[in-house]
Amino acid sequence: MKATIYDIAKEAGVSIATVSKVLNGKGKISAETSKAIYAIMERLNYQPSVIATALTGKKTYTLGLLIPDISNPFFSEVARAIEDQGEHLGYSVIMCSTDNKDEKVERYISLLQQKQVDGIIIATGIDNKDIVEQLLAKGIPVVLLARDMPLIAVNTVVVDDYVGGCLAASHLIGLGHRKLAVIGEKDSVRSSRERIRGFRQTMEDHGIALQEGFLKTCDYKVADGKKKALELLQSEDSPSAIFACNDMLAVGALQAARAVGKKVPNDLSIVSFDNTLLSEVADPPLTTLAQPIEHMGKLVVNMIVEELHGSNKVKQRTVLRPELIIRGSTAAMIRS
Amino acid sequence: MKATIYDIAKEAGVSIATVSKVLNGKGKISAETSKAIYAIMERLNYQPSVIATALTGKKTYTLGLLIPDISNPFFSEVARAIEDQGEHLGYSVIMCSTDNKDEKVERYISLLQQKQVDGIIIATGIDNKDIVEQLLAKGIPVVLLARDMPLIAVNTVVVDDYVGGCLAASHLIGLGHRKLAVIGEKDSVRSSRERIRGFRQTMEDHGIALQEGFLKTCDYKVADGKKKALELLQSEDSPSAIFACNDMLAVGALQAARAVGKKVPNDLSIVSFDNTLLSEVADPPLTTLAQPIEHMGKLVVNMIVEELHGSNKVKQRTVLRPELIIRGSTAAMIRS
DNA sequence: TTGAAAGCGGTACCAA
DNA sequence: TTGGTACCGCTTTCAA
Repeated sequence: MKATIYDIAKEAGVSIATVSKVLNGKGKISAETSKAIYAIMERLNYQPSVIATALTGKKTYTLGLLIPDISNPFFSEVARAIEDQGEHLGYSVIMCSTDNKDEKVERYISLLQQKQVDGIIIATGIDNKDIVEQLLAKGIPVVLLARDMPLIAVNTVVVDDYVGGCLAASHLIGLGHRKLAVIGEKDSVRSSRERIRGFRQTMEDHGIALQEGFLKTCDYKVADGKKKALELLQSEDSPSAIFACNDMLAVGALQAARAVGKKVPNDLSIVSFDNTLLSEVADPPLTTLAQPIEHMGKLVVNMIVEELHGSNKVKQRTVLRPELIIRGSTAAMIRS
Repeated sequence: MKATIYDIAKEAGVSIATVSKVLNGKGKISAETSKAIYAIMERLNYQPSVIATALTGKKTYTLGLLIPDISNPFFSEVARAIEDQGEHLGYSVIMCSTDNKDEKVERYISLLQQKQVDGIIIATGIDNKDIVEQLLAKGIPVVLLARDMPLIAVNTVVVDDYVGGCLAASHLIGLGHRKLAVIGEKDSVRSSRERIRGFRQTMEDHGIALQEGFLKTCDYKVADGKKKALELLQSEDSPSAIFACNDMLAVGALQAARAVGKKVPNDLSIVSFDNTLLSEVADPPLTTLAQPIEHMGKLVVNMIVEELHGSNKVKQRTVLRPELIIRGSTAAMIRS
């Protein structure tokens, strides 16, 4: 059987209260007692039960992480960053892949509450804002990551999607491209929407209009991107550059280009977003807007832990700047 | 404040014992009482505390998952499969990326025990077998996934790495290749070792010897694979085909081929292992030995849950057969 | 400096 | 069919 605080107390000839105190470094305990107790804990390989501790109203040192899909490279990289910082600060993380379904979100949130997680990191799309508000109302620390609900008073870490879109457009326009197309996620995904907005705005600032039919939206997977890119590339009047709103879509576009015999970047430039493993692995490697994934993970965990500690009462919204990483998928427009 | 069993009892004018019974469907409770209590639980939005329940010796409905790195596509896909089946059966999973370091493994395991997880799935390399044995000795359900420690009585799910290696070799030899090289993980990684053993054995069965210097081992990342592949391809006497022991290494090999101007599959065939997202995304898409990831996840969760229920006392070791998926990275040897 | 005892939110045994 | 109550392992007053 595992040793309990009672075993330690009995062995040391003291009360459990005393043991509890040395365990938490509280109250006044004589050096000898303390030392003796430590020795016994060591010898019995005592490990306090997080469960019992949590029941007395303390923390569980567990965080919930809601993401659309842990097998999506962007989110698995985010998860890793969060796990690392969590581990650093003593927290475990429970992963919850929601497939962006509100129904799964609700199930998971309810589960996390029953397990008394100390906080919840939400990096998944949520249609129903009530869900977040209810959490907040219950006083459960929540941080939004890569999702934005500006109207709600909740700590948030996002990358500046709008600026990312602008940078993508500038880059392509600077290379001489004028016929630009966009493949994004469906309109309900705010990050994608913002990227597109930035992209379009920058185009207009340069006096270029986003052509009718050159804006495609779909789900986030490779196959979706490929399908939409094919539509773009097979029309008689096809774009010379595509901005894909994430790496998976971009890879799909790459495949589409190959399928119709267009060479990237010579016949077609592609700019992507995320800078996951995929963008390095693709051929050619993707020019992409890098999200500072590691930093995001660190920040988001710090935020939630600070909120737990009760320090840092004011809600904040941190916006990180994406950085354009130029690789092989973009090239100057060849004048014909 | 969250409603507790006491609130429900008071509201219903019964004892907490009664409420507990209807909650667990135990004992004899009159239909009316039961109905009334359900109604009140509903109204008060009552959610039993997993923490409190766990403290009374019941389960936490939480599983620990030890993997080398959640951001590695193979493991993130495995994690997703495990999470899904876990959710299906009512279990959450805590992710633990170990980087294959025993020290991190031990820290995480100790943490998981303090949190009283119901079971631990180990899919990470462990040098020290004692770690697993200690767990077993404490009666904590453990299942090994994609790792093998045949001498220890522990439930295990593995893919038949040896056969995978054989299939890879057969495929290449069938295509007419004779100068075969291998890039694997370092020798301490059993799965890689077995794949290589199978590959080599099949070569020998065909009267081909694995040439000196044509076996390279390294870490598991893309850059490692690229480096080793470059060494192979830059020697004056270079192989016509490479068997890379996982998708990341294969992608590295692909990059190396490109770097030295060899076309895959015409100048060089590459067979990979895993069939993660990467193998579809690579250009050309990789011929690879598919691990039945989803099935593995399902199986491993079922096994551990069965062990929890006390059913299925006998330890079993399930070996899954990998399947050769032929894509674009392999082609018949061109006679010169 | 130490200890007794009342919780925390449930479960389960034994009575009623 | 219901209820009283002793736990589960730990924290935290309040006294001693």
